[in-house]
Amino acid sequence: MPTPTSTSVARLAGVSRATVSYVLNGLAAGRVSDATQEKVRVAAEELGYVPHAAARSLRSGSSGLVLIAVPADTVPAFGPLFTNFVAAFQAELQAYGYTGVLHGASAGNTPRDAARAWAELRPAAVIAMIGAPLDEASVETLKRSGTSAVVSYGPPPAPGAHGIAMDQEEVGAVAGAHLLGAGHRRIGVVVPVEHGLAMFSAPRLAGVRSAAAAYPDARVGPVELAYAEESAAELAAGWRDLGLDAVFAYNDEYAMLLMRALQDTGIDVPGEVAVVGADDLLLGRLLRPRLTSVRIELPPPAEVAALVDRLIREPDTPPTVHGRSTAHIEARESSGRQG
Amino acid sequence: MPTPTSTSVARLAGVSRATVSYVLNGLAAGRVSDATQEKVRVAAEELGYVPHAAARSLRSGSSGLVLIAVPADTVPAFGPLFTNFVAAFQAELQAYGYTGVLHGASAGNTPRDAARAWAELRPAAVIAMIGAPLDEASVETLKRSGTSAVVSYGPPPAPGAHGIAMDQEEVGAVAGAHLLGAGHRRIGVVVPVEHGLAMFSAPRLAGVRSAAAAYPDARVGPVELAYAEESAAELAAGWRDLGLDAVFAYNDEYAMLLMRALQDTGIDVPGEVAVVGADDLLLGRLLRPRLTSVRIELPPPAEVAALVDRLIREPDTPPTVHGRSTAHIEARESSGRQG
DNA sequence: TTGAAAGCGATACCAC
DNA sequence: GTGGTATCGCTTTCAA
Repeated sequence: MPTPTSTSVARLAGVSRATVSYVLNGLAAGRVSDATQEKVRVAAEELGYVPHAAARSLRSGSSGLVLIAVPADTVPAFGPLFTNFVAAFQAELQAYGYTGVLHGASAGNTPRDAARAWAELRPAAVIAMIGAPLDEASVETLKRSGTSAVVSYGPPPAPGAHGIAMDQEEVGAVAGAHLLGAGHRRIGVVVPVEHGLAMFSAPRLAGVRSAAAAYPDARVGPVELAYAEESAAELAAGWRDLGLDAVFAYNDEYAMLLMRALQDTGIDVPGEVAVVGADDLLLGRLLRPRLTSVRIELPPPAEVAALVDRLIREPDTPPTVHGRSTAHIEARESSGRQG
Repeated sequence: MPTPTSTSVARLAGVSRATVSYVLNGLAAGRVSDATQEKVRVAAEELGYVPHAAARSLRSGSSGLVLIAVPADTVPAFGPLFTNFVAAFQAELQAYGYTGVLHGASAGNTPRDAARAWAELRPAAVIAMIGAPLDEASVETLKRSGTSAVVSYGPPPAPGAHGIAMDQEEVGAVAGAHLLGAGHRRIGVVVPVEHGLAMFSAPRLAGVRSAAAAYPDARVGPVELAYAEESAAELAAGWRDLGLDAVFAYNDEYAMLLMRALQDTGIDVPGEVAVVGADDLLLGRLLRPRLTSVRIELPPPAEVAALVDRLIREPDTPPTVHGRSTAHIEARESSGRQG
């Protein structure tokens, strides 16, 4: 049995395709009699007719697709913050009548290839999540192929794209300010060796450095760590040689890993070294000492969806940065508030 | 400047649209002269031409789209196991020439609506991840609209769909067997109150029950818990009244939460109560006592992608269950192996 | 070696 | 109230 089309519905209902289109799109008021409308609906139902999105978008000139572009290989490292955002964002988009779809740009691909793949789908908008490959040429490709809104979620927006700042530097700055304010001067910043996280870790390190600029006697340096117990144990074993009195551990997971390894080596937290994570995970509060963490507040999905909708309808809005995330310290025991 | 089409490329190159199509699709060998080919390529490049996927799929009859359907509201609760799978799976699909795309079925939608939304895209295949709404009618809708392969990733496959078993019951059974084998007879099973997790938690509870069937003196009952410290504290406060000597805590995160609350209440783990989680997260090993966990082995992404490819090319393969996950206990200190 | 043209499915203007 | 038909962008057969 072939796939039902508007033609088969028309045939079964004994009307023309035009009539079918009017009825099924709710444009039949005053054009088509109630009886005919009913016939059409019954026929569509009976055949299990579902309109063909490709055909419609070909005709109408736009697809209603909003592509949420993510770098496939780093998604797992994003954690609940990211996943929650995406879930809510998709729901919001649907409310606006768009179809939100997650598209992973696979590792090996150049920004150029990725942009081409996205452009082929003629999306109304592309939201490049942080880490997704998006350069000036990509933006140009997308725009030329009719994408109304290109939004980069995370700094810095490529030339021509709108931006929603997710200020990783501020995360580092907040952590740094907290530690420096508590009197720490030799600060290590954990830099995960895991692929794809450099986009986050580099600005976070820079943020700590900028906070330290105000303290002439402060030293800030990177500390490599892999997300595995052995790596943490190794790092902890040589810890005292590093001469650090505080560490900003990239995020809560790395912080927990490191803190445990330090404790197992007999290094007191926070006595000998203060530890700060980021993301404010629930699990971090379960450790003893409780983990101090930088809580990151993202622009809410609803706001981003509204922005996207606006940009789609006003495609000529000049590219700017539209919102920004904020970061706050949640001071707990691991950074000195002795518990 | 309008979006470039194959017509504009043809015009610029001074050839026909047919020639453009041949050249750009690599079907020009022996049909089009090298000089002409070059002209076409240059023209396409200059205009920044990107083919229109909708038009192509309309003409060719199929879209190369593989829809990975997820229940938007529960994704956050899935954790790295799920996210890793999806990332790798998408990469695999791309290698086969498909475009893998994640589509969240928003909370309020009926299975019927969701299926319609998917069917409009005319995907070559739909992979319904566990928790995605997929019933017999949905499968029928998809099939009628030309989807070759409908695969349900998680039990039970809806009638008409292929299945890849992710046996949640076995997870419970393995946990149960471990605890029973260690002599525990009054076993609590944590059931998250969070929406959307019932799909997992119910069969896990059933699995523990079935393991307990072999022990006439064993008692198994559900214990409700929300993913928040207050909920855990509340549960811990009334814990002794429950008279349990072991608990299977749904997954590692809930296990960690509960274990901490129990310890804070002065209840010894594993002395007074044994705790078992699931998913074998790295973080679970950081607690003291180390968390015993059920490690779940999913069918590898490459295998699933190969299956999908086969089903797309042989659409008439009768629906069956194609692979299954396995579960193994990772016994650590929290369930009695005193550390 | 190249081009004309049919047709994929849906929409919406214009005529009846 | 209803239907004919041009059109969106692309592929592919057939003819030149």
